[in-house]
Formats: sequence, structure tokens, C-alpha cells
Amino acid sequence: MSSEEIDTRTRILDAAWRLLEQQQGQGVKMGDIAKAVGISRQAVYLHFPNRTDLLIATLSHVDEVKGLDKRLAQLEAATNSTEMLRACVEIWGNYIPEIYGMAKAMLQTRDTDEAMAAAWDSAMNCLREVCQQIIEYLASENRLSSEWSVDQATDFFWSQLSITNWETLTKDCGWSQQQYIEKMTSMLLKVLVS
Amino acid sequence: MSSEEIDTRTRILDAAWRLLEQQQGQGVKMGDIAKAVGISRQAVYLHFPNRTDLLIATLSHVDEVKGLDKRLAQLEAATNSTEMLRACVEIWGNYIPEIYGMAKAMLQTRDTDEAMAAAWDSAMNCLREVCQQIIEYLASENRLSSEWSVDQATDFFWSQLSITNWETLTKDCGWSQQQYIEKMTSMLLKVLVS
DNA sequence: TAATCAACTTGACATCGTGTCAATTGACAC
DNA sequence: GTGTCAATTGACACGATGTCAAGTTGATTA
Repeated sequence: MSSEEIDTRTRILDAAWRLLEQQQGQGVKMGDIAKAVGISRQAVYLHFPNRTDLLIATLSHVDEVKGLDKRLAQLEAATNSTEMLRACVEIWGNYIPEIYGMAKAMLQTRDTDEAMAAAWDSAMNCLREVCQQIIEYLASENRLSSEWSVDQATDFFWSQLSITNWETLTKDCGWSQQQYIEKMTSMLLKVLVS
Repeated sequence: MSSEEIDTRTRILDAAWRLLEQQQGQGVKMGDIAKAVGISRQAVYLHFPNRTDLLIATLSHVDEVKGLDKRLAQLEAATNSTEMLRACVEIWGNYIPEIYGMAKAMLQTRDTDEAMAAAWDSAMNCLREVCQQIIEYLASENRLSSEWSVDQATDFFWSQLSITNWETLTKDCGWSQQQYIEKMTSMLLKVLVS
């Protein structure tokens, strides 16, 4: 029976997540989350000191449930650097739409909230490390185009994978998920690989 | 003497602009702008109905003072499509840092303000038209890489010129303005031109 | 059975920024 | 002198976050 009783903290995180995705990260207030859980607004503050910490905890929660780590671990299976780059774009590119609402909310608070900025930067740094590994792998196979240093190539690769870039291409330009991944992959290969 | 007396509306716009650039678009309140002009907060509302309209008017004001139109008119002088692309990246890329604070503030309010979203989209659409012209020019010279349709190439070109992309590369990755323009130019040429 | 404790509730309140309203002042024009 | 216009002062409403105090409820424990 203990599996029936999900603790309130988790229910809050699930509700926050659901609302954020439903509303694309727009206008999700503490009161809305509380209402969705069925508790009072103040009760939320018994579990999270403030909105920022709740959002950050939601990100960890989602990463855990969705298993980003596991997905990225698949990269090890790649037999060469370009395969790894392809796989990375596909895994990350397909992850973005699943976390878009939450990411959007975090990006919005980031500008005015020091703690959020730090949390976001640290999350994005994980992605950057993956990018860097791939670029280094590429360089070790002597396939990194001569115009790039490892650092700059990493910068470029990582910047292309930004959520706002995905947003521009899919939401503003109307690209399908498949188009995004295909175009992004072939573009990166063309630019980075000699 | 009439040239001495700058009207209050203009002084508000100048102050808003100055503060926005000074503070990189962060935390510029109506009261701050009023104080900078030397009038009461309420007096600002005698000239602009709300913050959004003030920001939008500031954008027009800056565009006018900085002469973006004039700068983009230089594109006509290009003798071929790739020269035009180069010139476009240089002109726009060098324009971004001059309007960054304002743009940042607009992007922030965009998410919660319908009117701002519309104004921003329309401003960005001007840039998009320039991008499209260049891609069409490229296509007319049979130099558009075969993997791209005109529309998709325009989408990609335009998305690369986004302010957030510039922000990521220069602010987060530490690229210099010159590096940004050089890398962006050579990347776009490599990807788009056959 | 009674005391205790944790989770939660209710209601009130502070803070901050935007936007509104009413009454007033001072200068300039006719 | 009267009207008008730009600006001023001060008060206030609103929405969202966050805090605080006092009370309820249900399960555990002495």
C-alpha cells in the first residue's frame, strides 16, 4: 500500500511539470500548482522555499523520470565521431520538446533570478561537456575541419543545440521535429567535419 | 532656441534607451526612467500609455537615430549574392550590440505581453525579408546549395542571425565581435552556397 | 486515554512594480 | 482674467510572491 501514497513533494513536482508543459511554461503561478495538487498555496512553501527552487527541483525530477542520463549513455555505442554527433543531435533534439515548457519558464526567470541563472548554466554545462567530448573525438580522428579550434567548434556546436534555436526553427518557422533534426545534423556535419 | 528645447517625449525615449543599454535591458522600471528624465513617474504615462508602448517607441526611436535603414541600403551596392550575404551579416551583426539592452528587455516582456510579441515579430520580419532577398539572389545565381529550398534556407539564415544566438556566442562563449562575424559569415557561406 | 508531533489549513499582511484617478500648481496665450 | 496644457502630489487598486500566526486533523507514542 505504501506505493499508493505518493508523497506531497512528488505530487507538487508532477503537477508543476504537467502545468508547465500544458501551458508551455507560460503563466504558471504557485497558486495554480497548489490547486492542481489539491492543497493550499501556502502548503507548497512547506516543501519548497520559493518558486525558483521549485522549478529547479522540477527539472531534476523530470530529468530523472525521463532518464536523460540513460539516453545520453547510448552515445557510447557510437562507432565513430560522426555517428556520435548524429546520435547526440537526435537524442537532445528529441528531448527538447519533452521539457520545453519547463525550460521556457526557467529561461524567463533566469534574467531576474541569480539562483535560477546558476542552475540553468549548470544544466546547460552538462550538455556542453557532451558537445566537447564529441568535438574532441572528431579531432582525435583528424576529421575536425581545419578552420575550427576544439573550443570554438564546441561553442558553435553547443550554441546550435540551444533551446531558443529549436524554438525559432520549429515554432516560428514551422519546421517539423524531423526536419529540425535532419537539417541540424547535416548542417553540423558540413560545417564541422572535413 | 527651439532646437534647445527637446520635447519631453523625446527625452523619455533617450533616457529609456540609455538606461536599457547601461543595464543590458535588466530591471529598468518606469520610475527609473522618470527619475533619469527628471519628471515624476506619472508624467511618463502622459506620453506613453504603458511600458510596452514605451519600449516599442524606443525601438523605433533607436532605429531612426542609428539609421538601420540607411545601413541596410548599403546592401544594394553588393555586386553578387555572396557579397551581399557577407555585408548583411556584418551590418546586422554590428547592429546587435548597439541595441542589445533594448532587445533583451523586449524579449523579456514578449512572453507575457501580446502587443510586445506582435511588435517584436514585425521587427524581426523586416530582417527576415532581407534574408529572403539574399537567398533568392543566391538562387537566381544558381549558387544556393541543392539541399536547401529558398524558404528553408531563409529560415536557417534568419535563425542564425537571432539576437539570442549572438548573445550565446559573445556573452556565454566569450567570442569577440570580430570572431562572431567571421565565423558566422564563413559558416553561412559554407552551408548555403554550393 | 491523553499528550505530542507533523502536515496542512485559514486569513492577514508586507513588498514591488504597473497602472489609474483626482486635485492642484504654474506658465503661457488670447 | 480666463482657459488650457504639462506636470506635480498623493492615494489607491491589482496581481504575484513570500511571510507569519493560530488553529485543525490524524497518526504515533507514553
